[in-house]
Amino acid sequence: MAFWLMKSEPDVFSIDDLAQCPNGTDHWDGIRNYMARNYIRDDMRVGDQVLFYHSNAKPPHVVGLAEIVSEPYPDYTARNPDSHYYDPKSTDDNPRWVMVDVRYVGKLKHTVSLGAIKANPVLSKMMLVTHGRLSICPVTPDEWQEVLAMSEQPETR
DNA sequence: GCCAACGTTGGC
DNA sequence: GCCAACGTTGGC
Repeated sequence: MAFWLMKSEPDVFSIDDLAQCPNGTDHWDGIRNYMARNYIRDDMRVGDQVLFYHSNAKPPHVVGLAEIVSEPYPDYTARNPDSHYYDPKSTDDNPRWVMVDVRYVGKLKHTVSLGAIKANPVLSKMMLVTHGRLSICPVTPDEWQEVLAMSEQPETR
């Protein structure tokens, strides 16, 4: 079982949007970055735990928890010419992009901002920090524990 | 709204 | 295979 951080812009798809889906579950489509794709395709499995992150928020922050509830499967939006995520180079025989289904688990007691994560020496090697534009980041068990511990207390300044 | 970082594309 | 041009992400 692995840990992940998955980014979504709350104006586009927030954790509340996920919670309101049937069974709190939706497919995570639109990943069009090879590093992120490889993480999903090669390493994501049912039961993996997810930090749900709101990017492009003020401030950006970890807001809640989710879990992976499907194996990776082809991202069909790549085959839809009307989709924003259409990719003519992806075919039915050789799908280029994959996605998983994600289920809402719950919200953190307190959100954990990117600034607080960057200020925590324990988290200095988080891929969220070292690879700022990657939308699917692996999280180590230690990092997972630390973020959850931080969420127990409101941030001080 | 700006722009730094960085991934992708395509000419050569 | 290099690299310049370009597009996108996402923090600020």
